[in-house]
Amino acid sequence: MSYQTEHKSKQNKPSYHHGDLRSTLLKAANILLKETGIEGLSLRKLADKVGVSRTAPYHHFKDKNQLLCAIAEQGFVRWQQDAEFIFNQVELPPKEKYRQFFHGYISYAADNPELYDLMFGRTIWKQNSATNELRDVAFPSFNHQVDMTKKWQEQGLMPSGEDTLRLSQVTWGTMHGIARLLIDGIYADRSHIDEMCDCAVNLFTQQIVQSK
Amino acid sequence: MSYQTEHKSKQNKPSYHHGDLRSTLLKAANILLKETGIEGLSLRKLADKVGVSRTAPYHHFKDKNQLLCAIAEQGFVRWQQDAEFIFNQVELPPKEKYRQFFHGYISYAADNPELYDLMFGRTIWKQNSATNELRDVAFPSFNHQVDMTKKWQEQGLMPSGEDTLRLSQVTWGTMHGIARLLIDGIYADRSHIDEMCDCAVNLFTQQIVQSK
DNA sequence: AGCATATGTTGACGCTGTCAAGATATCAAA
DNA sequence: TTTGATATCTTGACAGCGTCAACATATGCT
Repeated sequence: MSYQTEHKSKQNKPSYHHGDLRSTLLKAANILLKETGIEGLSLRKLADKVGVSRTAPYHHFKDKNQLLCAIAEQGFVRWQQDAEFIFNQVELPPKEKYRQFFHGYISYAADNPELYDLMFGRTIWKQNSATNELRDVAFPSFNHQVDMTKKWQEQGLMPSGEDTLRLSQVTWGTMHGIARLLIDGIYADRSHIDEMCDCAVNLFTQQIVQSK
Repeated sequence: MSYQTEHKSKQNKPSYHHGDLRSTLLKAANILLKETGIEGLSLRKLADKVGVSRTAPYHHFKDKNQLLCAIAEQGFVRWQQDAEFIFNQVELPPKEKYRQFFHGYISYAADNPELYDLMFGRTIWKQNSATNELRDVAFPSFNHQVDMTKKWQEQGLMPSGEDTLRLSQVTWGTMHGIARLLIDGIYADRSHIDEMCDCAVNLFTQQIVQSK
């Protein structure tokens, strides 16, 4: 089974031009990414799956890097949606909300390991090769988390003595670290991960003191 | 300037056999790794630097993977030495010792980013391709950290309510996460990193309550 | 209708890891 | 000392990769 559309024109005749190659490539790339990982994702295999020649993708992505950035971009958008869904659960007590956020982050990474590697891995960031489009999605995502941390401090959930930015960085760093240990195959066991998350949440949050 | 030894025999005549190729390769690989990163380290370039043919390394390492594992192995040994030096500073109060351990871990990663990537990155672990020799060095390194965590709990430095193993995993996860954010180029600024470390140490440690 | 532009194709280049086959040195046993 | 096994090193070859140049074809505007 192949991902290739037969890209026919409206009259159902096979057409020289694909018509929707860019989004078709992105879709196929996501599948190929899941199947074979970042290392296994090659432009040539991708073009083959889609049914175009090796160099056709170059008319839609300047680079392999630009393709990767576009995939990562989608990853950030989807995670942002997940996160906002959690943040918007009004009825939840703060600690439980933070707990869900923490577990949600790790779950997103665990469910999309290769995508997570693309979003936060050295492939893109180490070489400073992130496109502007990607930066415009990635940075606000972290800023949002800083805002939430500030709120949690004000609510007394997190220690107000620590600098908000540093605290955000550390809590994010912890989530990132656990996520990486998981997706890089250093901790295979998912149940351990859940307990680790709970342990971390305990360490970062404190009992909320009720003023009488 | 090249790394190639002229590998002459004792009589100083150039010899067909190198005589010490394995360790020469490892030494050159470490340099090449620092210079060009994991992505830039190719067996062919390596052989070229050392002055042998492309396939000569295959008589000393079955695989590129086996070479990478051997490099990572050395990395673990060196880190283990650093860590034990910190642990053995008898006069230090517990919190300061933990602080030094935390900063030491991050410094090691920052000073040897490509080596750290090899030691804890997906290149080796994700594919389950670690050699037995590597495992025999890597696993005790973490176990040692668990022992130290247990001690810190008993000393009242860290919360004794948490399971020791989970606590070790979370604190390690945090260090690993911060290290990765640093070496993957997501946080470029080293000074931020230092403040993040202090913040994390504060979160993980508590005032030691003196019994009177 | 004609021309610019977008999109797709084939050919080629240098890089990579790795296998096979042959050359040469070393070392142990006869 | 000679012989034969074994370790080590060499060249040749292959497939896969990203990407550039040159060419082909379709689309869309004037």
